[in-house]
Amino acid sequence: MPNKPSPESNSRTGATQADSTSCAAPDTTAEVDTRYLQILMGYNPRKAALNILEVFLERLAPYGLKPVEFSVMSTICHKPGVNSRQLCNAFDLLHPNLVGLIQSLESRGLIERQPAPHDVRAMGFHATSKGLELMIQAEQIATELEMKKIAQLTTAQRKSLLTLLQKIYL
Amino acid sequence: MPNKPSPESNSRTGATQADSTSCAAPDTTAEVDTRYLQILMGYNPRKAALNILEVFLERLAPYGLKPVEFSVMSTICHKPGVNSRQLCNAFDLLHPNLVGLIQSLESRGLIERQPAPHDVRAMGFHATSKGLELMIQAEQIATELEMKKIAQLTTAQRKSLLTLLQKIYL
DNA sequence: TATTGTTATACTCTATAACTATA
DNA sequence: TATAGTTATAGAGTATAACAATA
Repeated sequence: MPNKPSPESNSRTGATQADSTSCAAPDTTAEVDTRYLQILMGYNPRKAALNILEVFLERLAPYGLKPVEFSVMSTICHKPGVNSRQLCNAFDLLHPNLVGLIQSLESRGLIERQPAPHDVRAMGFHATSKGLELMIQAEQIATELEMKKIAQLTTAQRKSLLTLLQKIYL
Repeated sequence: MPNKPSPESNSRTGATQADSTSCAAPDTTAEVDTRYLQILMGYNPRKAALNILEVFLERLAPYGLKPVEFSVMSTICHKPGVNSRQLCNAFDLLHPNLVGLIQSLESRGLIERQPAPHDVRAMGFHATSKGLELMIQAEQIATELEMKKIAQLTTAQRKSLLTLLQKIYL
């Protein structure tokens, strides 16, 4: 439950007059205490994701791969022939927004589109050799930086974290 | 050059090469196996955050509060007199983007701006009684839905999850 | 000179409607 | 009728530059 930042505040939801006890001149340079928000599960995964994606973005910028592009490219490499609907389902994308992404990857020579054997409408995506080479490096970078990021965690803690997170959204 | 992205191309990153072994007619209706991405820490917090924020958004829509607005309102309630710089630091917002948010909350009668006692430039934000009443309900809703979301976790697991997440981004 | 708040603006991301061609 | 892909477009969210008033 949302609770109070200060010991003597009132009983309900923590929407209270806090911090007005000590000083006549409040320290406006101080960081805000957001502890009462840190108990919220939604707040923490978001902060963790933002923190990691920030590093991800700058480390993979030389490869011209944004996070979603990385995920899509990785999937195409690991599952040749995958189509757009599958990619949209896997990564919570909308079809119209995937189009430009695919066209971009194709124009960069990283993937090719081949009509599916059993359905002329569907196009299967395949990585080119250039795309594969890029992803081999990119996946290594991604793994390294995540390793570094979670270096403070033991193997057991890391496994535990993943298990707990997946319990929430699976 | 039209390449079969070869199964043996990637040995790293836990890339489990599945699926390309069995069928001549690939099942295009099947969900894509993204297990190889699930070892990445950045992927999981993002999915968890998206999943929780989705429910958050629809449950708090009747109160007209988006996730960031909720966080800002909550902070203003818990720390009366907080200024814009503190809010920006706390929630990774940029000043120009906070302006419209604050103006919106003010025009809805949820907060008031009062000049800070020791600095005429700075404006301290204070919740109105209407704003406080709204947040008492909103925080309760938020807590309930998060409780429901993590009901599968024991208290110990929940505490563990938060500790591990905060180790990553703190 | 540095800081607080603000406007204007642009760019990215996400969302909806509608069209085509195939099944 | 339903599905795969596409286009156009609108709306959030996020980013930088520049300015005024004050410290």
